[in-house]
Amino acid sequence: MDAIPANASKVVQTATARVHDVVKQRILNGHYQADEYLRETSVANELNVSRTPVREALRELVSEGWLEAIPHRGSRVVAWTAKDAREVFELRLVLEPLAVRLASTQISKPCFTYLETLATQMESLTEEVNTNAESRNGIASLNHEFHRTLILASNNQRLANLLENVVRTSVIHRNFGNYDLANLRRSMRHHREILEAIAAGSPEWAENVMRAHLLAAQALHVPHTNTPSG
Amino acid sequence: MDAIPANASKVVQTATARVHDVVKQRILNGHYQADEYLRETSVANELNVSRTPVREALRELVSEGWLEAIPHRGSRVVAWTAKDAREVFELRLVLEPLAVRLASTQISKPCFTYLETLATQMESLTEEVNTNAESRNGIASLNHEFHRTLILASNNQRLANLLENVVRTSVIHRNFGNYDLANLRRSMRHHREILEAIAAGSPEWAENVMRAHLLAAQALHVPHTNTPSG
DNA sequence: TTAGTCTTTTTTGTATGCAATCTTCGTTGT
DNA sequence: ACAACGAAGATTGCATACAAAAAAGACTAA
Repeated sequence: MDAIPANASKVVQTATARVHDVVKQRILNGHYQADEYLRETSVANELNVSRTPVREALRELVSEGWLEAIPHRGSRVVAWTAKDAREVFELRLVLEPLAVRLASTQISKPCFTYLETLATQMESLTEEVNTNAESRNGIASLNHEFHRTLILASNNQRLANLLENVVRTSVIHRNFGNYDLANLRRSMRHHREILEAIAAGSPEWAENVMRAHLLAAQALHVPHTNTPSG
Repeated sequence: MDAIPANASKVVQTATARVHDVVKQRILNGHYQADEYLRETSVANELNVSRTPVREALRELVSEGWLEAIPHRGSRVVAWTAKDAREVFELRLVLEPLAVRLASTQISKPCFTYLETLATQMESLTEEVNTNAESRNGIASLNHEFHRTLILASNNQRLANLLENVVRTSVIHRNFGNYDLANLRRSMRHHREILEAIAAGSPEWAENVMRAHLLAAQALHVPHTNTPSG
């Protein structure tokens, strides 16, 4: 709940931090594309700073996995392959259930209430999905907030950091575009069931619903039709 | 197996890379202690470079979790608390079994043979533990290599990176000092059993032995005597 | 035409100087 | 005595200049 950014008191951020945020945003929204080299002087000119803070920001983004650096050649946006998607999913499938299990035993009352609010809002938007064009975007951002809140409630800062980096890198390619109403409703039902499991004091239940939740989502992105017949 | 460092071809590394390695080493061996501030000019003078490469190296180490940076105040070595130990262990307990499970299905023959060699060498050293003073150190480094090799065989680069960072930060405080011969033998038996499970084509078996392996190690560091009686 | 080599240009890597900020410590007023 | 204030010193943040390396292009020779 009370997730206070480390530098909340200080409104002024350093130039390096600004460059870091702007470049990350531009990678996310596609302004910088895969395999594109980021020239230090170009970025510096665009943002009206010198090369020094740009270099420092790029180095951070390399450590976080957004860029890859080749000595004496520069930094470029990492390309997203099928192998990357697989790797991230394998990790999410163990890390996020872990987060839910841990959160189950130590979540605070207000945090739980907040999750219920998010779930309710998402359920409302789900029923509007055929009439409201913006519905899917709303669900996507509420969904992200739901998962993020749950992860923070795990009381494991490293786990939260890992998931933040891992999931954010993949979020570029993820939305609710290929969810029909039935799939959306199941997804919402999962959220609600996770909360029920937590309320019932069963970490294992919560953990397994989360796994089902992720696997159901995966199945939509990688269809593997296997309709039993006969 | 064929784990080639990214810059193996280039013998010359940049000053930044050198500073990075040296400072990391000094954190590991205790030359820089917990909560100690690293002054950019001091480090620069000690290593005969200017502040620029030092700043860049420190920023990388911050991203990797070795240091923490406070704007306009500097970077200091992160202190290791009981909570940190708990967080890392929670992560290891899901990540390393995952690595073994993945490795089980796709490990190469030479890689498997290499693991058997390592296991054999460790078993030999184990029986010398009461006569050879250097035995424990040898086991520790072979053990690290065993786990590292297994993780790389998972064919999930992100997972390998995560574990490298997560485990390395905790390795400062870990050795085989409090293992008696019985515990050492069980640990060796675990290694061997993991290989047997892989050879038998059972990822679940391998995965669960790894979990037992980690939990047994944990029990030694956090004794929780609960001898059943009556 | 093409492979190879030298030159030019571009880009990254490092050093240094100065500005901004924080810390320390002495001073003053109550 | 002690809190508030302020100046001096220390330290990080940023800009700029130059060096080193790599890439691109031009020229030559086969």
